Amino acid sequence: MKPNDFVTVKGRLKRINDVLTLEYDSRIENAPSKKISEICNLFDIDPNYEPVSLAGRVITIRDQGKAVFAHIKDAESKIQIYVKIDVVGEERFSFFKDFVDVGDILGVKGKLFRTKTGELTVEVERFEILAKCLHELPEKWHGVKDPEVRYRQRYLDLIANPDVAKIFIDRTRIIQKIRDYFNSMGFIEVETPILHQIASGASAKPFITYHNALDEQLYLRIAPELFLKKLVVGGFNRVYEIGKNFRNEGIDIHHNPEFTMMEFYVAYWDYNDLMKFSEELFSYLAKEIRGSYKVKFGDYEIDFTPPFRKVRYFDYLREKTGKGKEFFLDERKAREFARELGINEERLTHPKVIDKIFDHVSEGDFINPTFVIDFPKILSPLAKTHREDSDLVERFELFIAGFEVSNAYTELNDPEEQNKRFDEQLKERKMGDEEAQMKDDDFITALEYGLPPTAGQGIGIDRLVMILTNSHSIREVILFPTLGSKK
RNA sequence: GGGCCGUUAGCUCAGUUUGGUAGAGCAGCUGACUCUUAAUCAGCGGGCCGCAGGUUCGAGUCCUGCACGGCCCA
Repeated sequence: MKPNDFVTVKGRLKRINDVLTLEYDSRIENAPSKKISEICNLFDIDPNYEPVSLAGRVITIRDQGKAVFAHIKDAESKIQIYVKIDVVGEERFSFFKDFVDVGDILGVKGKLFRTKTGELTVEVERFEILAKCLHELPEKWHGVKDPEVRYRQRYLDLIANPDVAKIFIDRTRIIQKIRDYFNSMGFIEVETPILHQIASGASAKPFITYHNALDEQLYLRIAPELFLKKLVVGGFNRVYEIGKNFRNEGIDIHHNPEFTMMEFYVAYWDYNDLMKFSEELFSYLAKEIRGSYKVKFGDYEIDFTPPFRKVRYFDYLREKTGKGKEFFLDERKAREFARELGINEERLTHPKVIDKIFDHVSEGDFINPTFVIDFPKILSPLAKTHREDSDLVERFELFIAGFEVSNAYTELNDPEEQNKRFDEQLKERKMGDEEAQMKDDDFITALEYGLPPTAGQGIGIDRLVMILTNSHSIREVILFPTLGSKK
């Protein structure tokens, strides 16, 4: 708290201590039973609706002398209140003028009416200060814009910027609809460990932590994948999890160190089934949340009308570079080509070089939902070999608005081959790739018991919410994004 | 990791080019006003100019470093 804040705080506190003690401790006698938006709707149905009790934060006060107008708000809506001296009485009226500040949580009881300009208003009969605001609120017209304040004190952002509150309400709606969708299809929602002995299931650097009683180093999970596939082995043929993953990497508009991932697995499906399913799911969500298959995102209009565009990984590279699969699978040629593109490939492994080249040439493409399919096997240690080409796997990534939103494949369920793929990852690791996957023998054992043919998919929930709420940074859809500590 | 930009009143921002007493609007405080709604009118207060050094008679302004944040690149 800065010195000047303290003057305000002290001033308001003193007044409370001198006069307001009882009021501050009191409970509202008629607790608000409805949200402000619900009360507005009630009046439309029945203009003679009986006296209402409601509560909210005071955001404006317009003093008229012997009457005061104010607005109070909750997360979604606001309503005007009208406090008149000849309704509440002289004593309470002067109490209101003396002690109710912008920012306070106020409980009111009264009748609904419309002003001459038609605004729905509560004519206040009784009011109580339910909580005191000791600070001045951000400015009513511009709100709070400083991104640091908005993220560190998100409550101020939510109070001052209604559009922001809307994004987070939409986020909840999106996740709710996803759950409903999967539950109605017979999926089981599960929770698997976040503390992992082995960080696997994705190519990423883990956070390391320590368990004292076990005397053992643990990792925060980078993906729930291996645990979920163990559950399919156990007979949970349709299973999903929504939860946080943690990756010890940089922060930018598409990355937060902790982020929300959904993963789901379906026995007896392959990646073609997942593509069809994804088209249905994503177009459904666009329609439910934005009311149309066509969704505005910045300058783009993203068209979710199925079917989505499909591009094969190496076909796309050939189209963009004139070079084919054999060229890129030749490490020396791939590296040389990467250098020509200005990519610093020295510290990258061969698979990463190919990946970088793909990112480089696809920059700005894939605005409408696009499946990039049939990835190189060396980039995909957990995916099943492609049925027509042993250099590839049956995998797709779904790009929307130019960035990856989802990743999926037909699962590798051959324990022997999985074991080999892990060994190849270990080699990459030894060559300095900290993101190469760790070998998980328990997972191999699970595969030895028999994983049915299965397809699995991950959806980056934060990124999906970005697109469906027209938000252009992941921090705009995470309530408290990761920030450095304020010294 | 690299480059660029930002950090001034509770909030939103001027002021930095060209060094010379710190500015506005909103918010706050005092007063007036019984249909206002960015209410209006009259008056008043409010600043470690991100932090630490340096140059200078003198630094919000110029230089160096650091912190936090934003954008772009890797």
